[in-house]
Amino acid sequence: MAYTIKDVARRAGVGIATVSRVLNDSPNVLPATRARILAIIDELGYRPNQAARQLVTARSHAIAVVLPFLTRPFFIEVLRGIEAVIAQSGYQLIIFNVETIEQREHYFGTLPFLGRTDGLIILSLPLGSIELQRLHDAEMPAVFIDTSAPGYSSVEVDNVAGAQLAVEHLIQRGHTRIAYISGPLHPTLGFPVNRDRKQGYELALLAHQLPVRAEYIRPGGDGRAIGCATALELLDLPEPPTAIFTASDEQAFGVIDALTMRGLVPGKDVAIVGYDDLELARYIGLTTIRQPMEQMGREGAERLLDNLLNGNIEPTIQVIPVTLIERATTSPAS
Amino acid sequence: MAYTIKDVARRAGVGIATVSRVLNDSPNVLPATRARILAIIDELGYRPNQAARQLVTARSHAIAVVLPFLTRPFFIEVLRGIEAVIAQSGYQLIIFNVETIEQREHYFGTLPFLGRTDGLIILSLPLGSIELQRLHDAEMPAVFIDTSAPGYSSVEVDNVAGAQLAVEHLIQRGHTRIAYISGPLHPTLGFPVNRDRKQGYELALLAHQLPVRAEYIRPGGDGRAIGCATALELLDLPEPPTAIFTASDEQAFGVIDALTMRGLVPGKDVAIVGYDDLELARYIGLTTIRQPMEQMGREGAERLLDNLLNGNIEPTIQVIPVTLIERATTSPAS
DNA sequence: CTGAAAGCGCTTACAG
DNA sequence: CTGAAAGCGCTTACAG
Repeated sequence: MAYTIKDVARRAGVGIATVSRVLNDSPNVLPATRARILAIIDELGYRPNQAARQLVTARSHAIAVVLPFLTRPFFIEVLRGIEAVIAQSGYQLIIFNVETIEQREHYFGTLPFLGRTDGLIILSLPLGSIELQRLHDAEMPAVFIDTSAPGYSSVEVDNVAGAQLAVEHLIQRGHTRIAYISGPLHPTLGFPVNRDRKQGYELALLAHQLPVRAEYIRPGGDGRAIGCATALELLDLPEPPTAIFTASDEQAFGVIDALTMRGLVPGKDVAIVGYDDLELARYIGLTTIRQPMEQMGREGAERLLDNLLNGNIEPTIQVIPVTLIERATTSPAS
Repeated sequence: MAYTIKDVARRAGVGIATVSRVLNDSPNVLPATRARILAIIDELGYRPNQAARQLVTARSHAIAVVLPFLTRPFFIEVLRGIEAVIAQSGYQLIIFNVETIEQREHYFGTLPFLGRTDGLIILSLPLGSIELQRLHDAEMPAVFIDTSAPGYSSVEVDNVAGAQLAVEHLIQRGHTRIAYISGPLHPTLGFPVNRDRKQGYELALLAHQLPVRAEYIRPGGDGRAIGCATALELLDLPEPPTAIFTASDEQAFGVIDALTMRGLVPGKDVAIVGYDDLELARYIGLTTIRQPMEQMGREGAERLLDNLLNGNIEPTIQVIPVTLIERATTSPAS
């Protein structure tokens, strides 16, 4: 049986209120009293019961993060940024991983973090208006990362501009037949970024009077294998593209696999631009759009803490710039 | 202001005890009463205060997992297995990421999960005897994955046997000059698996009357870049090895980088065996020892739930077998 | 089957 | 600077 505040008070010969004051760093305690109480706390190894504290303060000192596909590098990198900031703040981080539509519905339908966490970070997942209303009614501070919602702070990158950057780069390399392999566009588990990137792709083409060809736009799925399969389809087209822009590095790796299978050389026969700048992209020599993933996580977590700690509830929309990283898959020489 | 059990009781014209019984699925409630109360709970959107529940039941329905290096694929894969099982059980998962020795000391020194979680999963990190005693005194159910501790259940793979498997395979391919690139052997942040794998490496050599050469054993660090640098050192030896066994796939990828830099062909000029079987290993054609990472996470989580839900406190030591996956980096033809 | 009451372990005015 | 008391919102014997 663990010790309670009463045990400490009794041994120190004081009331529990005084022990509580010491616990909470209240200044109104005589140094001598404080020292005596601290000594007893230490001797007993006393720890305040968190549930009791939570009950009376109505604070859990925990933050929930809802994120999809825990194992995908992009989400993990963002999570790492979140974790670093949250851990340092003394808050604890509860994770809710979404891998299926059912889980998604469950989490946003029942809001299981309500009453267990002080705040919420939602990563990449878009909320429907009913879900958003429910979240709003629950009065839980929340921040969105890599997605956004009216009335809430968000941290995003400019995906339209990122895609434009990628496609402009290919156009400058002389390409006119440029394909786009998108991520999944599922209405609830699909991520809004894919729509924005498609828009950027189209805008760049239009800006250079290049046609937007339906057969060059492929709504693939996430992952390397699907990127490979989709690229093979594109290569089998009567008039195959000479450049492929993908919505993720993982898909781009798959495109490279496909080229290799066909005996084609990436960057020479077909140019490729990815999106994310995963660690592997550097090794493989993939030209890509770099998103500051860990930074996105950090900024989002800081926004939430700013709300929780400083009462700063004004929603802010932060857009972090992306950068084009040129590598071998769009090498000009070849 | 959120509703409380009193609000529900008042509107239903019952006592709060009856509402509590409905909340906790107690059978001793008249169906009609139950229906009326449920209707009001639904109408109000009432949710029981978790802190109050925790206080009186002394259960948090949360589990903490302490893991190192949140972004490394091995730990993420195990975490995913843990998360899947925990989420399904209705428990919440709190993560403590350890990236520095200071964080490690902090977590195992102050045990911040005490009183906030019902159980603990420790991944890959070895505990010192003082830390272990402290954990034991705290009476917190715990399970160790990819590491172990006396008095606690653990889920591990047989790392000695795994390394033997790898080295035997190289010996059968005719190699006699076989190097081993280990993971870091830091006493607290180093992982015990590296020691076991080194032992397996040595046992396999000895079993075939091959010498254990000190210059062939390299205590590298984790990660691809270090694997590459270490491999370059080995290749520069007066009598370089013809085969390299690494303690992780990531290091093996670095070895491949090194060979490529020297114009050598993996599997032809120098054979390589990794450890982990990451997704990328298949694409790169790396022969490796497969560890069932997600399964390890699942089994560990199930062990903990078995303790929490069924009161099964008998420590069990589970050793999951590993398998050799043959690929191009030890291809016999070349 | 149901309710009044005690109690979980804290924090926080209130009084001194 | 300190203590007694109220109260946070539940669960759980106890009595009926």
